[in-house]
Parts: sequence; structure tokens; C-alpha cells
Amino acid sequence: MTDPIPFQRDQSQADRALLGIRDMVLRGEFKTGERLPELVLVDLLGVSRTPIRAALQKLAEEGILEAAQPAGYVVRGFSEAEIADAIEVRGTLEALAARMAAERGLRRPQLEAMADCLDQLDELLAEAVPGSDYLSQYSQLNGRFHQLMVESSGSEIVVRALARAAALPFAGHNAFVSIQGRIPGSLEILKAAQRQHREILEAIEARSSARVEPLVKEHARIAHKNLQLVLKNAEAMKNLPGSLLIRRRP
Amino acid sequence: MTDPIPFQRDQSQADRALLGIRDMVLRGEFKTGERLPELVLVDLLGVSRTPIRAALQKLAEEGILEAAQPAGYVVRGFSEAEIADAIEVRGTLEALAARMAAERGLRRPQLEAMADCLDQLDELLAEAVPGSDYLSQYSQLNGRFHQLMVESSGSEIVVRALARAAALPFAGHNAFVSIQGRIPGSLEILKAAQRQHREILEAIEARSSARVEPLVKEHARIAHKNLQLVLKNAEAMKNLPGSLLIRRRP
DNA sequence: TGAATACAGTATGTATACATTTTTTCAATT
DNA sequence: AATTGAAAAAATGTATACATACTGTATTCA
Repeated sequence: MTDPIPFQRDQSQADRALLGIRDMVLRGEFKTGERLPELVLVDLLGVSRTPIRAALQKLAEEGILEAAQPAGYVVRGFSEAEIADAIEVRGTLEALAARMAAERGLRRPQLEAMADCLDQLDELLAEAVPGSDYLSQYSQLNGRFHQLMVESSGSEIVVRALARAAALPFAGHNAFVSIQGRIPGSLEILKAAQRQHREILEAIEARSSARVEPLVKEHARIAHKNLQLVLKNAEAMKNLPGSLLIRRRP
Repeated sequence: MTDPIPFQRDQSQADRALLGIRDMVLRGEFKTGERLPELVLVDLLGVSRTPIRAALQKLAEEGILEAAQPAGYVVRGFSEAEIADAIEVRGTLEALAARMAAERGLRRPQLEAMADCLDQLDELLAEAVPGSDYLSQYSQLNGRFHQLMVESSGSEIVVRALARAAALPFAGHNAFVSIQGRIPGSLEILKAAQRQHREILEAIEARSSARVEPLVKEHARIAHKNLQLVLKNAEAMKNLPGSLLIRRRP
């Protein structure tokens, strides 16, 4: 009698390649603009060229690499303006999702799941002591709320579009959470975000599509504020994963 | 002395695979939900598995295929609601692009290029005789206008997001042009679209971001109207590329 | 008859050999 | 010293062999 449910499939070489390359790029082990020769990656990861190639293609789709001419891939750098645009795109699509959720109306279980998520966030933020490691839990709950909100649009097309927009570095909803605690007033930022969460949920519950749209857009712009704070703070930059992909001036 | 500018690079096997598979899928040579075994494609296209695999991965990103469990790819079908959502996403992102264009303001050459494009469209529609093949020219000019509008956002991030959203079948700006002429009042639809083009350009020129956003969203919804017309018209369906991917009742 | 299992066939995952293209190096010539 | 050219090195494109996992069928046993 073997396990009827395969718990965790043996990680494939393709997964290893994808995770490994992404990790190396975000750690800054290749400079922006630098080529990623397949054979070098083969040596570094102990995986053959085939899964490496698949991973490179995926990471180019994801946005952290770009296809080079006439062939190959290079690490992509992001200007501050590009990051701001990526955040704006994410906010725009989240606003669309929330508007659709408000228009169609949600069932009680969905609303309760979101409310429960916000209750847990309230509790977490109330007890939060600067220095304790509440951040990973915050990330998780924050991510869950956003996920629930987007899925409540009921549209897989929108979910997909958003997943791709949020895959860009620094564009996701948790992109700047890791640097909270390194900048002054960071807990206050999280609390303000949480107040917006409440307002968003209220608007969806009230089926007020006209209200929810600007609320969600404004919520996403917190990320933009955080970006500007980080750029002024060398210490915080060190704690921002992938910060080496940010180029100050080109 | 060889040509300094390579005119048209020899089409690679990867290109052949990508174009070939996309074409077969849109022609309906595989039913929705049907698997696309790599070896079958190897036989059909005369290309080895390596470029086939790359193409399958790209087409899954593009949206017309989806990864199957536990492996492989199947043809993806689209419900009417999903197509409507894809159009809405496209319209939302185009509206964002236009708003950004209006906010930053355009240089004269950009405005002139767009105006020139609209002049040509006016001329084309004025002389358009039902039955003549003005449609391919319309597609081209319409595509160019949209391209110019989106690029005038000045944001490569937005351009990329839009390209991906518009890659879904029936979501692009020219998705329903091919069926014009098969449905009553089709020329009038194109003329109405052109009037919206003029208003959009005026709003961008006037840097009225508040006006341009709803204008562009509404413009995209023409595609939604066309979708509903097509679904009621069996004759028009035959002329819609990829129509076999639409499932009436999933 | 029904269920379980073994097995063949077929699918994709992975590695790698070979082909082609691109880049680099270095020497020869002006 | 600069430039050109050819040869070498290295990179990616492509094909394919082999490994592994899945699927369906037939056979065997209860």
C-alpha cells in the first residue's frame, strides 16, 4: 500500500533550474545587462541545458531577463520609473478585479474569508512589537487578502493578467514588506494599509464599484511611496531582495 | 561585399514550430481540451522536439494552450464571459496607456503620426465600397493607431502588459475586423470606431487624462458588441479565425 | 464475473552530440 | 598604431538517444 496522495512531488530539474536562476539573479550574482550563458548555468546548477533553456524562457516572460540579440538572455535592469509603472499596472488590474467583484457581489463564505483575514491582520498589528518577526506573517496574510480579492472577481483571465503583472520585481503586493522596520514609521505604514483593506472590503460588500476602484488604486500606490523611501535609504536597500536590479539613472 | 543589413533572417525551426502550431490550433485542427503530443507535432511540422517544446511553452504563455496534468499541453477553450473579460483587461490597460500619454503630453511628431493615421482611415472609410477589400488596410491602419497610442504612454512596462493581454484570441484590437461585411451595419460600426479614435486623439492632445480614460474603455467595448453579434451569426463565425476555440456552454 | 496486476506502448523529462552562428583573438599588412 | 582577415573559441540552435512516468489492455487469480 503506497501513499494514495503524492505529498510533494520530487522537485524536477526544471524547477531546480527555474528557482536557482531566479535566485542567483535576484541575489545580484550577475550584473544587469550581463549575459547568462547556458553552459555557465549548467556548471553552477548541475542541470543539463534542456531545463536551463526552459527556465530562461520562463524568466524572460516573467520579466527579470530579456532576450538578447542575436541570441541568449541578459539580466534586465529596472529604472525607478519602470518600477512605478509596474506598480501602476498592478494597481489598475487589481482595481478592475475589485470592481468586478463589487459588481457581481460575493457570497457569504468569500466575504467571511476576507473579513477573517483582516481580523487576523488587525490582531497581528495590534500586538506587533518593532523587532519581532511579525513581518513574515504579515506578508502571508497580506498576500492572502490580495489573492482573495483578486479571485473574487470571478475571472480567471483577470487573475492571470494580474499574476503576470505582479511577477515583475518590486511590483507585487509584498515587494516592500521586507524593508519595513528598517525605515522610520514603518509600522504606521502597515496600519494605514490595513485601514485601506477595511475600506476596500466594505466597498465590495456594499457593491459600490465606483468607490472600490479608486480605493484599490490608491492602495497600490503605497508601494510607490515605499519605493521612494527605500531609494533614499541605503540600509533599507540592502534588505530589499533584487535591489541590485534597480539602476539609478539610465 | 555582402549585404550590410540582413533583410529577412532565415526563418528558424523555432519560428516554424511556433507559427505552425498556432496556425493549426486556430484552424481548429485540434479540438479544445485535446492534447498536443510532441511527437505528433514533430511528424506534422518536420521539426524536432526541441523547438516544438519551446513553441508549446510560448503558446501556453500566450494563452491558447494550457499545461495539462501531469504533463503536456492541451488546447484551451474560451467561454463568452472569458473573452469579454479579456477585452475588458485590454481596454483597461489601453486606457491606462492613454491616460499616461495625456498626462505627460506628446511631442508634435507623435501627434502628427497619429493624426496622419486617422486621416488615412477617414479617407479609406469614405471610399469604402462594401465588397472591396478595404478590410486588410483597415486592420493595418487601426493596428497602427492603437500601437502609436499605447507607445505614446512612454512606458515599456505598459506596452508589454498590453501586448500580452491583446495576445489572447479575440482580445486584440483587430480581432473582429475580419467579420465586418458579413454582418449588417458593419461599415457603420467601423465609422463609429473611427469617430472615437478622433475623440481619443483630441483628449490626448488636450492633455485631458480624465476624458481619455473612459473614451478608450468605451472604445474597447466595441469589440464586446462585435463578439455578441458574431455569436448570433453562424455565417460570420465561419470567418472568425479561431472561432472553434469558443465554447458555448462550458 | 470482477479486481488486481503485469506489461506493452506512449508520453514527456533530461542529457548530450552535432550543427551553425557569433564573438574573440591574434597576427599580418598597410 | 590602426585595420583587416582568418582561425579558434564559445555560444546557441537543433536533433536525438536514453530515462522515467503514465495509460490502457490483457491476463490471471480469487
